[in-house]
Amino acid sequence: MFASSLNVRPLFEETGPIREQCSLGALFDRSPRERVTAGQIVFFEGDRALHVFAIREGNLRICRQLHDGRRVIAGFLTKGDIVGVSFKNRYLYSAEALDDVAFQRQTKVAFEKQLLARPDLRSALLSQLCDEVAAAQDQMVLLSCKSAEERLCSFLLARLRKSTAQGCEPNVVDLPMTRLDIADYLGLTIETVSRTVTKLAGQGILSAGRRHEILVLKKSALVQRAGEDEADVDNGREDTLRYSHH
Amino acid sequence: MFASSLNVRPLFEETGPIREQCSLGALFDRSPRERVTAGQIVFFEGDRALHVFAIREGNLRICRQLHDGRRVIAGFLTKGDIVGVSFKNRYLYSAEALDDVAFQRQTKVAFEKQLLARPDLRSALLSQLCDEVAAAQDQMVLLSCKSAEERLCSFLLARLRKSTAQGCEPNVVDLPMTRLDIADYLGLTIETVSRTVTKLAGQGILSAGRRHEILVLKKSALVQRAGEDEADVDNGREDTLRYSHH
DNA sequence: CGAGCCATTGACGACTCTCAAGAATAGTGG
DNA sequence: CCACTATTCTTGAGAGTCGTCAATGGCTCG
Repeated sequence: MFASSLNVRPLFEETGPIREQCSLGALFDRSPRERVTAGQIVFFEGDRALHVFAIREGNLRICRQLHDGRRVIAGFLTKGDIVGVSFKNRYLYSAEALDDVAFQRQTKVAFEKQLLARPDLRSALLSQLCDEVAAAQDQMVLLSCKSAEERLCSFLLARLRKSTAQGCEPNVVDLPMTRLDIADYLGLTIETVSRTVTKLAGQGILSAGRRHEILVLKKSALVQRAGEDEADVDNGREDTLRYSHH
Repeated sequence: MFASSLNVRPLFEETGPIREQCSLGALFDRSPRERVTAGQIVFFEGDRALHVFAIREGNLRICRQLHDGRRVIAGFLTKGDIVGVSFKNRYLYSAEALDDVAFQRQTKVAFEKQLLARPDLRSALLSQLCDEVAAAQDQMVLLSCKSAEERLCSFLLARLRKSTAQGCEPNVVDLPMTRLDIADYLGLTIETVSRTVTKLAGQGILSAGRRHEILVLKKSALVQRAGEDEADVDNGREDTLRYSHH
């Protein structure tokens, strides 16, 4: 009934533990490559969580369903991400291919055994789990109190950071998912997503070229409309309730 | 800029690793008890994450702020919870007392050292982090696609489970937080929360007695309106893809 | 008893959803 | 290679839920 998964972020995104993430991925090197095509499902929400997966190519969506059919996309995965890590019995969500996907898998037991042997990897894992919590909470903020425009801008910025981090041309946002996927990720409808894109395009902030690509023309305007602390600055807040220890 | 915290659930809530949770709490037994009163803040979002805290009495809210003042409550803590676990430098959110709170603290380094010495505790920690991710994702589902009524019913049910698990009288929901806290937690306004409570009371589903207490009269109706898989039973979910509709 | 906070209730309006039709794209088969 | 279909996306009109603003009522505490 409960399962929890780990979504390792792209290697260069954080200032954090880059090496460890590489190591985690390396654990899968001996497994055979498997492939699925768009629409196929790697594992289902509720399935027994027997394997851990390392994505090598392509993109997936991570989704949960309410019994009445409503769908929530909890995130998107891509090359380098690891998914399925869990200390519960069942997967929390389904992982579905957005396009042609290649991945490697390991049984959970084997994965955990390797982890036991290498304490450095355990730290990497913990660190990644923390990142996952951080991402989930950012998403909660977005869903809790942002307008449609703010949500879309935040989403595009996050995507943009991802793309540029992976060395793609700057200002080009790759969107392997459909508008419906974006809508379900942002807690909006497909129509609202579409309208908002159109509106931003009309204001010269972006240009919607091909279906799965958006060109960002004014990043600063996007940042402004995202309503985030996009600065990511250390605003040196004072510690409170400080007390002296050793 | 990044920090991640751990929120250990009440001891009996899950079928999961009860023993480990006890052990984690036991790590704090030698620390002195500290106390804060309603409104005081244990640590701020953005503070350097130097300590880990074990709550011993009272209730706290966990919140994040957008620069323009909008607030999101990521969760509530109570007796037995542990907060502040992080493998990043800074706390992701503030922890503020809702009432009189007693807690114990440890430096993060000391906490991690103890963890190193006892591998069983590391598993407990991982398991708890997974729970945290699970909770965050449930909240994402709630915020993504539930109506005001569904949100409130889900919230009350979760609270009800918590109360009864702790051995309080069944059907009585304890609400140590204000309406504003509830609103910020559910992504609603205080007025909507109030109206929804009134509506449900008018339908005989609950009765709002004292300010910080709600009496549940028809739990089944609440479950129905929560729009969840409240069953919590392994209801042999189908492994099929359902169509989604907003 | 009054001040201040918190909660409730009402009227109104805005943002987004729903429903529906039409355009663009991709995929299929002749 | 081109028509034909299916899917996805865009655009429009109308409706509903929830947010905003404002006033009232009820607790708590000094």
